[in-house]
Amino acid sequence: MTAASSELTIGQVSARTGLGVHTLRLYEREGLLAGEVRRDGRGRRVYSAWDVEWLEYCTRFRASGMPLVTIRRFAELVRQGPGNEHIRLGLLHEHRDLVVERIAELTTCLEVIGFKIDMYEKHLAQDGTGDLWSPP
Amino acid sequence: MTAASSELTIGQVSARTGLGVHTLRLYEREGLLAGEVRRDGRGRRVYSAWDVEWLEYCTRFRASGMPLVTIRRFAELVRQGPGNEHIRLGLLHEHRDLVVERIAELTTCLEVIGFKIDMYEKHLAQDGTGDLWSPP
DNA sequence: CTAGATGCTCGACCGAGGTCTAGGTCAACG
DNA sequence: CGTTGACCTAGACCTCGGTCGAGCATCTAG
Repeated sequence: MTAASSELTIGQVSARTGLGVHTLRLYEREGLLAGEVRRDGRGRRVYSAWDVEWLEYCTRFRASGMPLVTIRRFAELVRQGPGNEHIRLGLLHEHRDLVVERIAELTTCLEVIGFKIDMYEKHLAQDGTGDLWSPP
Repeated sequence: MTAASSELTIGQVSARTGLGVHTLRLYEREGLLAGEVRRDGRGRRVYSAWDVEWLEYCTRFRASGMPLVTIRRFAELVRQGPGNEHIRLGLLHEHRDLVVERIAELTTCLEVIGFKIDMYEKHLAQDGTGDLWSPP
């Protein structure tokens, strides 16, 4: 058992983030990582707890539909260090707006689907004729 | 001006659904259309109002993340005619559950993003040191 | 008659985001 | 000592859902 903290291999990070080593390397190649990933004597990646935290935010960004290229822009800003916080904030705001919009869209879809479900349920309940889909 | 109803060309359907003629042909090839698309004397597709309604549902399904292959399964059931309504209903239920789940996921992401936004806003407000991202 | 829309088929191409393979290095275990 | 397992790189490959282009037919307007 190695020191369970702060000096992680790619495998450990994969286990913690659920991201898969291939994906982690891809993310690094694509510039999504805000901190430089160090290497040990043998050229192996060494991740810090900070990297893992960052990656956890990344997965949230991904899960909410942020494309890799946007995460990269964000990562670049963070890498540049203090002074551009208002830009980062703007980026986050933009993304939040998109997510809100997306939720609204899904909610609308949900209503439409629910409407159709109701139709089918009524149809099946009274085993009669409803205004449901049938090939014309 | 042709009869503005029920006998539509692919261009008109494209305009009504916002789907693009290439996409409409793709959908047909992929078996997403529940009604057979007829052809006129010259081999041109003829869509009915029913087809358009179906396509409108399809765009809702797509917008809520249903993959083409699932829409195809649904379309096949509809094409088979009455008798399988419970299967269709099951399919709709399943999809609705997925959408609900997706909304929940997005909502969680929204909270995380909001949390980070708060951090940046506080940081920028007091122009001091916050617990925000900076390369370690 | 000719040009411009609009339609057709078939097949290539694209971007996003992974995912996998081949071939190699290294350290530890039995 | 050999093998196992984790890691490395470079690059191929895959799915999904479109999107586009070439080459052709047909209708309509000027």
